[in-house]
Amino acid sequence: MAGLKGDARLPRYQRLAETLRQEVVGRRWKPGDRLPSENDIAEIYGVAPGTARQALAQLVTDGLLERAHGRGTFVRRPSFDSSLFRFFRFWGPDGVRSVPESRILRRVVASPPKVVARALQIPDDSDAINMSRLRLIGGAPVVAEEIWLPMHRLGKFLEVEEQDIGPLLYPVYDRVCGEIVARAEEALTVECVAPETARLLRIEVGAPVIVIERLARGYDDAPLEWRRSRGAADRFHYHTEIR
Amino acid sequence: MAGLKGDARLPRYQRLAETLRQEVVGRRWKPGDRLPSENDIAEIYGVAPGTARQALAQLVTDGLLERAHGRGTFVRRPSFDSSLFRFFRFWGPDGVRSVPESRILRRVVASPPKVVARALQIPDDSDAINMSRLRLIGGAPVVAEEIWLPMHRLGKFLEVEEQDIGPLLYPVYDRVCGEIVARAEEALTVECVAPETARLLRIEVGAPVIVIERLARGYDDAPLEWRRSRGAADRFHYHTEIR
DNA sequence: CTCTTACAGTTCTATATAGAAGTATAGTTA
DNA sequence: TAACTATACTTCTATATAGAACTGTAAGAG
Repeated sequence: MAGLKGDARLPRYQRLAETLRQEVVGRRWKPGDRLPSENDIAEIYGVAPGTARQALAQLVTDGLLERAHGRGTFVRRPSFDSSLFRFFRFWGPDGVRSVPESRILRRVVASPPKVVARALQIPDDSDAINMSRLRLIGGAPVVAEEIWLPMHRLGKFLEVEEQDIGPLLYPVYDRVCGEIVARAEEALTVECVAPETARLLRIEVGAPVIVIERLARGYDDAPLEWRRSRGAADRFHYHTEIR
Repeated sequence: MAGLKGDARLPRYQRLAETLRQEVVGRRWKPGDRLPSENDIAEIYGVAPGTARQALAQLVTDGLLERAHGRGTFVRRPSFDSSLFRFFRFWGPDGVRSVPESRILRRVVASPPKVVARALQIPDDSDAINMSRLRLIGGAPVVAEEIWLPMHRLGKFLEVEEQDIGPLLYPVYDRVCGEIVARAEEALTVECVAPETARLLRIEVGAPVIVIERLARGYDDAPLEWRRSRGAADRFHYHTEIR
């Protein structure tokens, strides 16, 4: 029987949930893996089946796990890389939604600005990977991106050949560096576009653009990527429900 | 013992949740009211306590109810009227967050545009209440609003004296018309501001503005209010977390 | 009057158990 | 081979029960 982590004054189902979360953080269970059955978990950790169930339910609402009736409980595969769709109307020449292609304009090692270093929780004067990308649909530029990665966790990303980098970066981080992006925070603002970006996006200087600053984190909450994306405001739309 | 609503093939806890929801929709239980205890509910509706508990938990995650350890279960009092704060940085002259004041510019009965009629689910040529408002902080205009209300549910709103209308409209709808706004959908876009609105907001013509279109609904999902708010984009900020 | 204590009522935690319902696989039958 | 059947395994639903933890109120002590 395995032990439960966390403060012993907390409810058992919370301690069990925390224990299971650590298994995922520690990569003993990886995205897509199936966990033991709820009865097995109950026995392994020495709790009642109902308690195990309660812990699993919490991890499902937290977005860490997925359950399927009759099939099992699985570590959820995070897949929000193309979350640009939540903010922009993109359609290809054929009118179909498609992931924008990617053209890498620059990939170097440099010292990040203070805000970025702060966000990535690295010293102000330390090095980081800096990348500039253009996202296109049917050859037309739609979003310009500036990306910063911390060396100590994603340093190997430099060794990847450019043709091996697809439009989605997070699978590359996983494959090459073993780092999984589990969640992210995004902040939206509006700017009047600077000349340099205007040229990239082929819009008029001073036209409004949406700026999305995203900080991506791993299962352990450590910052993995800082990203700033800019896209023409006239393609912006966002829909939400409140209660 | 009361009966459970809904399809008999559905799980009991779902049917119980639906039954309880109807009690709220039918205004038998109003916001702030305390429900019977979970044991009482179990007995009243003829289910096991655990099943009642499961139904209540669902309604809590749906945002309909609130539970407090040792105190009871309550109908949640929806209060998102000043959700403008989710999108704009507002601060008073004193630097403190405050609900913007309201100046009503117009309140008439008119025939709404097609989009609005569609959203409110009323015939294209029918009448509705139309209102134009300016929201200010410390006397400075920050948001311009255009509002449409369906006559058949909020007609009495016309009879309210203007000085009795505060900056928050939803409490007035409740007090005067007995209609409670339970949830809303919001859509955000960006525009270059038209001359008329620019003058109201005291910004340059053509400056970018955020446009928020909100459709507010009651517990029964019926549309209660359509609202379009415009505010200067340089005060816009939005923060969200994804996983 | 003020503070403490006891108590009733509530939600929350935890256990134990049984069967329904869905899924995948191995085996059987046509 | 193709379709069906049996079976084992999974999650899901439902019940029953006991006590912990928390809240508000009433009774009692000083």
